[in-house]
Order: sequence, then C-alpha cells, then structure tokens
Amino acid sequence: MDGSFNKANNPFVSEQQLEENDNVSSENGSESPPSTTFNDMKLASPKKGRRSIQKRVVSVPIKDVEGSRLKGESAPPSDSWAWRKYGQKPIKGSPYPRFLFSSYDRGYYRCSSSKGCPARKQVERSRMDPSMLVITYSCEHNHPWPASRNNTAAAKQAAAAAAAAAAAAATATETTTTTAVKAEPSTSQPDTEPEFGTEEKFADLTDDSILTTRDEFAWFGEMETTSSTVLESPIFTERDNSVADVAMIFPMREEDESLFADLGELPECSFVFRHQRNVGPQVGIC
DNA sequence: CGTGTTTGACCCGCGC
DNA sequence: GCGCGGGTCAAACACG
Repeated sequence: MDGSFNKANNPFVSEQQLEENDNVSSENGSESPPSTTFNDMKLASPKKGRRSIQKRVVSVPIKDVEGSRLKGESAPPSDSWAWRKYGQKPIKGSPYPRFLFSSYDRGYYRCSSSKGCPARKQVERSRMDPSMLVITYSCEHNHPWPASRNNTAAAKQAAAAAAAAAAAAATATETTTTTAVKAEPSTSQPDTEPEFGTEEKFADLTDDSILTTRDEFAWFGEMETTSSTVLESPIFTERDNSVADVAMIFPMREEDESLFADLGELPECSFVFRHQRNVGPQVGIC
C-alpha cells in the first residue's frame, strides 16, 4: 500500500507472481488474445446484463489444495463459500487432451451460497507454474451477497469439489509449501468508477474501526488459513495514481482467521485486509 | 429428493 | 464471412 511491501520481505511471493500482478493477462497470456484479458469482456457480456465486474486472481499451490483434501478436512482449500461447478473447458494449448489429463482444464464455478449470487470463479492450473493453481474470482459491484456461508454442508461440499478438481492437477506435479494469494485489478474498471459501492452493506458486519478504505483491500481473508497464506492486493493502484504498482502482502494465520471470524457475513467477493505496518485488519467489499 | 458434477451443445466476440 | 476460443446452458447422472 505504502510500498512497504516487497518480495524480499515476503518469500511466499515469487518473482513471477509479482510480475503477474502487473499484468493480469500474463497468467493466461498464452491462451487468450491480448484484447480479451481475463475475459472481462465475456463476463460483462450484455447478454447477461452484467455491470462492472470485479475480478481477482488467486494463485494457490496445488499441494495446499490437495493437502486439505487428503486430511479430510472440511475446511475448503481456497475459500469457504459454496461453489457450484457449471462448466469445464480444456484450456487452449493444453499439453494434455481432455479426459486424459484434466489438470489443464478450466473449471467454472458459480457461487451457490445464495440464489442469484453472481459471483463466479474459474479454476485452472497455472501455465507459468504447474505447481500452482490459478483461481479467478469475479463478481459484480453491488450485487446482493449471500447472508450465510461457510460451515454449511453445501459450502463444504462445493469447496471440496473445487478442491478435488484442483487437486487432480497435483497428482502429476511437485508442489510448494506456501500459499500465495494475489488480487488483481479489474481490467474492466474505469478509473472514474467507484471501485466499491457497497460499503454500507458492510456497516452491519463489522466495526467501523476495521472498515477499509475503498482504495485498499485484499481478497480472501478466509483463504488457506491452514498454511502460510499471503494476500497481495494491488487492486487499488488504479484508484490512486500516487501509489501505482503498489502491492500488499501479508500472512494469514489462524489467529487472523479468528480475528475475522466476526465478519461472518463476508461473502466471497468481500475482502479482508490488513496493513502490513498497520494495526488491525481492514475489510471491504466489492 | 435435493444438491452438485459431468459434459456435449450452444452462443458470442474476436481475429483473419 | 468464417473459424476459433471462451463462457454458459442444460440434460443426465451421482451422491448423501
């Protein structure tokens, strides 16, 4: 945020990942034309009448995903929200044909925490680093978020399913031991558009003291608390030119999770944020 | 029976 | 205009 973050201080973030933060399309660059970076165009398709879309890209070591599964934990590997898979497609240029090795397929999930939840996510293996999974989350601004989430059977099952699909990729690759989570700026977000218009929805979820500004946030505070988790959030860079290219990263530990526990109504699209050099967590919503 | 997954088909935008 | 690729739909199926 203030530039205090740097990869030297954060061994969980690789050079590659940092670069990816600067260029959202880099992860998928080899499989998508530059003009349709991360398919914002698709997600904002007029057909569906979608408005501004917030997108976040999360890189998760496959091992983490697989690990939580193997342990039979109910804790989802990537998040606590209920996701329902609605499609799967082989990634262009996949070295492995579908049905033979699905690891390079891309799974499409939508939020099933509540009816009408527009949140979606895509899960695929990183082409830059086969040991990493790339999870792309997207949601609309101001959409009605589910009032409940994790610890439900549905959430657990959906998360486990997502983990299963992701973990399939792990079977043929070595893994890492850390989790790096990075949040990407929405490429479809005009500078003039309010980044977050639902802060008021957050008012009843948390104390004002931990409300974040709309300039700063990280995603998925609930993610991967079982291992070293890092959140990195350059999303706000477009909102404040003076801090362009600033990334934030911080570890998420179990105590952090408990600290965020009272943010119970935070949906997938919301975020939990902590200043690296600052005090308590800050939260926001897209 | 409700919920979620699988998977082929379809739609749409883009590049040539 | 055509083909390609990405994203979504929806029927069939599986599971608890």
